[in-house]
Amino acid sequence: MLSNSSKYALKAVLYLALHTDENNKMMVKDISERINLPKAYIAKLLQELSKRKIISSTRGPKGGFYVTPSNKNETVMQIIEVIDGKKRMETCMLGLEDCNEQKPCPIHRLISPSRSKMITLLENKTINDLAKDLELNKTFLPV
Amino acid sequence: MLSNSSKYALKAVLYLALHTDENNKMMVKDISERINLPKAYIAKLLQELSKRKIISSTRGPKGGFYVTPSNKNETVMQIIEVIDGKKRMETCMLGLEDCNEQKPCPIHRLISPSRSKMITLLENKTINDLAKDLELNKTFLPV
DNA sequence: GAAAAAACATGATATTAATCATATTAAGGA
DNA sequence: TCCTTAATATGATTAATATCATGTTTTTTC
Ligand code: FES
Ligand code: FES
Repeated sequence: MLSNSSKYALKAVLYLALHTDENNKMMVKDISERINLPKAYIAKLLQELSKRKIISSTRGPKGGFYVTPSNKNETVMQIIEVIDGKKRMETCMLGLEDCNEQKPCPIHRLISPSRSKMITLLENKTINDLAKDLELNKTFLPV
Repeated sequence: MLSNSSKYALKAVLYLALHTDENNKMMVKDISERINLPKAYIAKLLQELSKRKIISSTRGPKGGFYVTPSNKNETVMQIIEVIDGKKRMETCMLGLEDCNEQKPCPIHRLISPSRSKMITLLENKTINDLAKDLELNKTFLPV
């Protein structure tokens, strides 16, 4: 469903949302240790997210990655799109060039409603929403 | 969502459902031409499906692949499972070892209902169901 | 029963995604 | 200003999928 990269990115961003802000930045080395994912890989992903303004970063001593309140308003789907590309979730399940009601493949009508629902939910869910659930121990971040 | 292999397999099986039976078998060469997918690749997939009794086949002259009425009762999910493996659809979207309500990841509760719905639909939809829609031109097989 | 036709089994190659490595640039402190 | 630190840019390697190729076995037909 999601690529490995998107999963990692999401985990990292959520971790940052819980443990960083403008005054408490975190180096990629520490992040990768805490969420138990390869450092170099995570580094590349965070750099991309930072370039696209999904998260924030500063270089040099006392630098690192962090998320601002504004960053927390980014949605889950934004992250997926940055990492996996726009149409990861919306392509035809059977490989049709374009997936729509006009010329539906045999399983389009079957799965389209639930898939659309899922997409909408991901588009409307912010990092902040998820972070709050984590803080309340309603959900758990995979380690 | 689905692997390329599953997509190909589904297309091939649906094509067979529409154009073959015990008395009208079809060689992999022809199938691959009609659905416009690589011959050797399709061959491997069909052989696997045949071994698992999702479709039928006989060797030698006048042989080929075909689907019986019984084969048509197989579900879409059966095909996905044979090709992509049991848990392709059910794994945690964030990579948690096991995906369940007991220890949900941050997006589990968000997407789980729609995903479950989708899985149920795929588990209950038979090849026959999809073939009928195709025959009535209600849906279209990607070429 | 021999020859041809087809699936079957198995392994090789190519492409893509995942992972790692390193030289470069910007920020901060002495 | 210079040194250190940490992100950035870029590219190399590895692993996983997708794709291709070929020899073997079964079935039909003559
Ligand atoms: S056309 Fe195939 S899923 Fe929409
Ligand atoms: S625990 Fe992550 S999707 Fe179910």
